Amino acid sequence: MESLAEKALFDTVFGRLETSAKTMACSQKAAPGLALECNECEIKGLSVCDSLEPEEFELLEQIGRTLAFPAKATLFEQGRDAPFVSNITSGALRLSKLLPDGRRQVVGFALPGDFLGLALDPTHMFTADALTPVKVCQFSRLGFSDLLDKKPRLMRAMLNMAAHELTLAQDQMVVLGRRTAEEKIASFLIGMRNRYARIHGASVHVPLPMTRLDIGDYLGLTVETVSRMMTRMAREKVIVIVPDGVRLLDVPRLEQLAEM
Amino acid sequence: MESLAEKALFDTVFGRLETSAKTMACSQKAAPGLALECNECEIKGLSVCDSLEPEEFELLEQIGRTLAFPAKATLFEQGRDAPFVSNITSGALRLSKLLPDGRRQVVGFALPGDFLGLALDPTHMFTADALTPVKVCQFSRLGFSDLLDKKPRLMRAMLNMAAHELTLAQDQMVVLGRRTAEEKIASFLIGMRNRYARIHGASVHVPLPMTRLDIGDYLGLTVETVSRMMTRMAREKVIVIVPDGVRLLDVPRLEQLAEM
DNA sequence: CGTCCACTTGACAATCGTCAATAGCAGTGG
DNA sequence: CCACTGCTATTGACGATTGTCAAGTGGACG
Repeated sequence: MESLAEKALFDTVFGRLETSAKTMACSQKAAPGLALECNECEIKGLSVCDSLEPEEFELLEQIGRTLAFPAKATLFEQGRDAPFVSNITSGALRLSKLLPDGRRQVVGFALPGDFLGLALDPTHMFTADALTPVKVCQFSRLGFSDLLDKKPRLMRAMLNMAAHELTLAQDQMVVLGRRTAEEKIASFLIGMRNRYARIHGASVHVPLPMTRLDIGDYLGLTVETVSRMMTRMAREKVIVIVPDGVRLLDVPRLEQLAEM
Repeated sequence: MESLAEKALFDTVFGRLETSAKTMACSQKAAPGLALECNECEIKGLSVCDSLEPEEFELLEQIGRTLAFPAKATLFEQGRDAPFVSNITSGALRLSKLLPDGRRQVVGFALPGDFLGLALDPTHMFTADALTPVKVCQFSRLGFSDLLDKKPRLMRAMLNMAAHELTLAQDQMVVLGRRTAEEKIASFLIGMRNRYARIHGASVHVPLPMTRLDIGDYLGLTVETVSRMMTRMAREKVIVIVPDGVRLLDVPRLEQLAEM
């Protein structure tokens, strides 16, 4: 916060939101928000915001702020009101749906550049938990929705991103419905590698910030099966299990197992 | 076709498309296209087009036409170019993805009001086959894409529909990943009932234009398991199997099995 | 009437889940 | 410093849901 005038503007935009947010899971453990600096953004080129001209960033900066969450924080919960939408700038999240009897399905892992709240739904359709410390760029849902109507290119970027997510979701249906445990693991590892490649560049080292249980709940398997398959792949020299991730030794073999 | 002038316009818009379409699966068995009459549309209120004012329909009419396909026709195939997007006005389609080894995943069934090509991808991500005779309202993809940029409300409708599809896809992930065979069947039947309710009004009679194999490929099950589960539900008086569908006897029981 | 295809049913097999025990590791506090 | 706790991961034994294979029925259609 650099001047009184700027602070006043900031409070005007966020005052009420901060207050109402106090009762919500999303702010339980969040560090206080800071004003945006889109020109310094770490994920320029990956996010929907990139569809705006640099001179339009101030529109975003007026309705957005950055927030930081520690690992294990819950950003929001399935079924709760969704006053905000968020753009992830760093860290990793688990997005999951819970059945009444406790069974869980992880519907995705969100990485930098991913957008939470594409649907602009007034309530959250899944729970979002931080797997690592996370930074997000957060906007009031209604403010962002208004901005979409003023900036068709931003709306187009949202449509493209929603369509891309839909395509990924349909690919994941194939994995869940028609692949064996071994193929599921392979396609998960290849998928994670490809996603990190967009962010950090290609590498055979794939960080896995989620637990085996999370992976199982993503692939429709149990922890034990995930563990057994990964151990087997390591025994067969297809991967090496390292702290916090894996190293891919035989990428062609994995791609063959995962192929669509 | 009502006048020479109109015919000339029609040919201008579709001449090249018809020609190039001759080599494509989508026109193999299609009846010749007719100009649109949006005001007579059977699915007004259900489709994205409804976001336009009636006086804007002529814009759609200029770039669209209606087409009819017989049952079992392939509208388009996974991997092929996608020169058109389509709005379904009647009938039912199976949308499926094929693995190299022949395993198949049905990613959805399309009903009147559904839009094919939400992603505006230049190639098709899945195959679409007619389960019944089908009528669609078809637009050139690029023409439709241009129209989106001119009509933000239409783009907003597309975004909403894409977001809704994404939510459904995530719900289906839960079904595929974390539900038993019996629960899968129940949630499929309840889902179909709800979708028909939007179109024809609520009813305990649920038409099933797809085969047991299609249902299995949608739910990640084999034909045999689908058949066994449906027979069992019929034996337990939860449903009655009738020609071309089922009648739901114990909806509360089904909803309990299907509950999210 | 015969063929084809969808559906059903049964017997058996296997993948994957369940249950249980143990190891490893990080954080906590005496 | 080390015991203690709790969580994650691994591994084994066993079991069950679901898949595989096979046979047979019935309806649609030529």
